Amino acid sequence: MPELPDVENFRRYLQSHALRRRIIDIEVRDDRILHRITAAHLKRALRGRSFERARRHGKHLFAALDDGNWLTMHFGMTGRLAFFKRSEDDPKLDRLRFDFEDGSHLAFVDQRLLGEIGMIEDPDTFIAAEGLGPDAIDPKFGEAAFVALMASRKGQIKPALMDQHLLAGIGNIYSDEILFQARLHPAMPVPDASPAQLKALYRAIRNVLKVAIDKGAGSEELTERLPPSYLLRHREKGARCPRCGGPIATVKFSGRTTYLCPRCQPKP
DNA sequence: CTGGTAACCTGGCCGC
DNA sequence: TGCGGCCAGGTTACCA
Repeated sequence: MPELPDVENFRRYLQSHALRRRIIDIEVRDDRILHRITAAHLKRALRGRSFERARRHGKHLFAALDDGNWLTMHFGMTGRLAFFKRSEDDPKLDRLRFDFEDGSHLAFVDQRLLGEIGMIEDPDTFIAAEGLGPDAIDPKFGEAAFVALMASRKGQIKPALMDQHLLAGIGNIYSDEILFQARLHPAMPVPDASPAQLKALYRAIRNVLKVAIDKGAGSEELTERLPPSYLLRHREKGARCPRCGGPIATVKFSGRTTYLCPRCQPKP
């Protein structure tokens, strides 16, 4: 689930539920979720602290503590946050839980354990060290910057969109939606895209990600809230294209299932 | 540089 | 009811 829109909504969720509550304990229920930190170190760093604000870059979420350090979260394929007050509401696949002084809790839920939690001193340093590209909806990342970024790319368009080192935040699901909206075939070589197609692609990136955030990405109800014109609502076997009514095709693309409309997104 | 593949993991779902 | 097989929204090391 967690691509940029989902993580943005997790950020807002953390921001509205978990700020300025004093952390009294941390329960690490599976330490495979920890990244370059031990449970003991994490507890020492967090006990008595509180979250002050949250920011996001691509698929990474950063929570600032009141001592200036930051918690990093990456959600892998199945991660999410759950805030709750009654212990019986603790989700089944809770892997790590923050317990607040007022009796409420925030859980990091992650079925497949591909998510990661760590501690850093500064998000900008972390982003640079990881070599992440610009955030896909950063207001400062304009159309000209996008065109310049793609000018250096020789390969196919879908792997380019999903390359976090080029552009941060887009994964398998949203790259399909973006390419469908921009009417581009995922295997189109980037250098073959016309200036108009690149403009359309840039607009589709912004628009799709923002609509997904607005409609509640990260929650169960997202799909039904999206416009009927979205491919995401038809991401299943035997579906028809919402534009032309033709059959939706699936292709394996670098090991991942890709959905597309062969009529609306013709092979270049 | 690009892209395919396997590996890391668990669990839900489908079909027999 | 049980069980095998398949699939899943990410990342990365390694190999053509």
